[in-house]
Amino acid sequence: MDPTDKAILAILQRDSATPVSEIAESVGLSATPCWRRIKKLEEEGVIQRRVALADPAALNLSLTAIISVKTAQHNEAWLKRFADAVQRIPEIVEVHRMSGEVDYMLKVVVPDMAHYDRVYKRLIATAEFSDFTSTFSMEVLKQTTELPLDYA
Amino acid sequence: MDPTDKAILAILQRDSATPVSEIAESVGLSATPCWRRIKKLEEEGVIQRRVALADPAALNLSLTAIISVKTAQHNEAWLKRFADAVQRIPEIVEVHRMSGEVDYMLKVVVPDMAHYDRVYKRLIATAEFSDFTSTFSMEVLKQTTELPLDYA
DNA sequence: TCTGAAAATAAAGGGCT
DNA sequence: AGCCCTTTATTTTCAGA
Repeated sequence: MDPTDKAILAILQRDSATPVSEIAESVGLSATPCWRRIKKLEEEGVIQRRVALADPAALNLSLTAIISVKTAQHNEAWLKRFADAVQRIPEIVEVHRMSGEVDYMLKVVVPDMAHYDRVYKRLIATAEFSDFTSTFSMEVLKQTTELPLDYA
Repeated sequence: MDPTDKAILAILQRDSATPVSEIAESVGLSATPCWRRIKKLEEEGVIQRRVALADPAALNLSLTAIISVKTAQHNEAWLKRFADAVQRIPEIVEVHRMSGEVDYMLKVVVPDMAHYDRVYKRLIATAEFSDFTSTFSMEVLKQTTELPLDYA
């Protein structure tokens, strides 16, 4: 990717409220071409969206759980039920189908253990698991939406 | 939290580029009080920041690894080395200190296995681990920065 | 593709209910 | 708290090099 585009993207990944004029100055352009590059990045989908990041603690979401599960049945119907369920449960913020021992990993944010248990019950009510293990985050050392631009 | 503030936050979590006038209309306010509520949410830190989310695929970051590690030494010096290292490595996007069996879990985004291996080598060069296991995401079923507002 | 300026739109603030 | 109205800033478009 063009180095100027990368520089623009780096700024927007940190703070998408930065005025175009300020970004332009940073990357050594005037506002118009800088603005056009940003538009292009959005059209191409390199920039997917602009969002506000909320503070989990302020929203009473102090407990983060990482769940590893194995499915009881490897078939289409099970997957559909599972995929639909995780979409519908807002406390589930991330789900991956994994290689190796476990089939899926989930990240869940909730106020406390009692609420975690409710999400757990909701999950096992929807789809059958042959294994279900969870661990909890005691402390967040790093958490960022900034992706490395070195390979683009 | 005030229901109107929640409604505003819900919109901004989805799309922080939404004009204040439009948000105001959605929540049944005029622009000024809506704008003031947004400012307040920012000042209070409920809204931490506004960012642009980039497409990992477009940045050549197709491989996501979840790493579980155990530390060889439970002491201050080890932790400092480890914490510093993960901050410096941009491919590491998330790090938690965990309860239970493993000590830390990391999320890493890279172009491919070769690059994953470079991050691995960089990590083990910095701090000693008694255990280091990684699994890889085959497919992302859900991934969102939107936090549930039901508990706030 | 850039610059520079103009036009359109949105954000920020003042004064009042 | 909220609304209306004004000012300021920012975004977006346009003419020209």
